[in-house]
Parts: sequence; C-alpha cells; structure tokens
Amino acid sequence: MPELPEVETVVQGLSLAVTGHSLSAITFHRDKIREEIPTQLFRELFEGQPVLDIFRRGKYIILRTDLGFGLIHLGMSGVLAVESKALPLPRHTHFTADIDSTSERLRFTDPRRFGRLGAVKNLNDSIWLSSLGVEPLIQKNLAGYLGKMAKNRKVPIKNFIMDSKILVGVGNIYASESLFDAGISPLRSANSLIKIEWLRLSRSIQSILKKAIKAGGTTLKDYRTSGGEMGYFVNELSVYGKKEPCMKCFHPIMQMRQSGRSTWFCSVCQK
DNA sequence: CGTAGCGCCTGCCGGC
DNA sequence: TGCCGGCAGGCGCTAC
Repeated sequence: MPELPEVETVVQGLSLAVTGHSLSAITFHRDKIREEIPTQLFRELFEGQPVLDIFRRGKYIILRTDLGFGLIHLGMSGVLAVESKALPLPRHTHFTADIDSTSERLRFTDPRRFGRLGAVKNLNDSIWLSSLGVEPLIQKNLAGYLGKMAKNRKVPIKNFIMDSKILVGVGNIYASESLFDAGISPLRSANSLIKIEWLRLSRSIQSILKKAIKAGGTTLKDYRTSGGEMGYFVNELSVYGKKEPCMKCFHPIMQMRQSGRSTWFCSVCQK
C-alpha cells in the first residue's frame, strides 16, 4: 500500500501530535503481525518517555525516545492514525497508545497483517533497516548510482527500481508512474539503460515522489493520512489504474503482470 | 550470485 | 442471492 509519499505524509502528520508527548496505556491487541512484536522492549523504550522525534527511513516510520526506537511498517493495508480516544476501535487494530496530556491516541490498524511493529535500542540493531538501499530524495547523483548498481542486472527496470535493497520507497504505483514520465518501457532490462535514460528516470522518480508528497499521497482504498484524510495524488496519476487512453498520445494504456504485480504503461510513449 | 515464484493475510469486486 | 476466483500501495524466503 503505502509507498514513500504516503509514509512521508503520515510522518509529517504525526509529528506535531506526538513529538514531546509520552505514550501511556500502551496496548498490543495481538503479539504477532507478520512476525512476533517485541512488546516488552517496546514498552520499556516508550512507557513514560517523551517521543523526541519521528522520521522515515524507506517505508519505515521511526519514533525515537531517549531509550531507543520504535519501528512501524504499514505493509499493504496498514493505517497509523492519531484520533480521539473516544472513538470505537476499528477491526484489525493491533496497537494503541494514549498520547499524554491530550485526549488523543495513536492507533495502528492493519487488516492484511503484512505490516511490522518493532523496537530496538540502537538503529544499527535493526535488521530491517540494515539492508535498505538509498533514499531517492536524498541520494546525490541518483542516476550515476542506479546506473552503477544496474551492471549485470537483467531484471526488468520496473523490478529494479522497486528493489528496496537498491532504492527505497518506490512501490508499484510510483514505479509505473515514473517509467511513464521518463518514457522508458517497464520491460527493459536494468542494464540496458543508457546514461541519458538514467538521468531522465532519476528526475522522474524524484519529481513524482515530491508531487505525491505535496498531494498527501495516493489513496486507492485503505491508505489514509494520520488525520484520516485521503491522499489526492490519485487525481494526478498518468497510467496506474487508468482505463482511459494515454494522456500524451491517446493510445490505450496497457496493463500487464510483472513478477506477480500489475504494471501499467503506454507502449507507444515508453520505449 | 541473480532471478522467478510463492506465501503471508483480509476484503472487495465482478462474473456466473 | 451466493459462491469463487482474482486482485490489492510489500516483502522475505525458497529453489534453481
């Protein structure tokens, strides 16, 4: 579900509500999501400790206290929200905590349970983070980096830019959108791109992610901002989920499967 | 080593 | 109306 822009939007939305406040009544409504939740450690790090910072690494949301870090991954259907304590809890809510000195609570809900909830004393301890590739909006000379990493990589370029060991944050929607924007076919093997194409693709990835962040992300179904609002980048999508003809050349947008995921593209504009 | 395929889960939608 | 297959913003494990 959420890709970099959605996670970034959630982090920005949580920042004011959570920073400087401590969590209490920390409750795990189940002790396993996809894997075991370190409930004891999480409580130890957060009970009574003010949250000093909230930030994002890849698609992970990270909260910091003096004692350590909490990590949250939204998977495909996860929602992390701040809302009134008085509201009833939705189905599939796995974690709640009261935000001290407010009438609000933090809630994590994830029907499909592909999400993750973790805790570590040091960020270096996290095996989840240690294998992550570069940040698309921070990496200097992204085109050069991607081109170098793509040597000997025959995987389709779409899979390559979605590989979180290479590049974080680009998921199924923004991979299709970036490749359309750059005019590159999702079927091309990663090692076939030439310098100018890496430049175009890098710029497309960065500009689309930035625009999507400004729009509050893309809501197809589950995704909501931390305040419960929809992300309206869905109105700016060019190919993903489009039944209408290509906005550039008016040929039909094609849909195909790549590694079990849906790819949307224009076979005329993307070469 | 790189790659393809499968599995993890629930919910929703369209076709029959 | 109800059932069934297919599909959904992710990612890690396996076999080759």
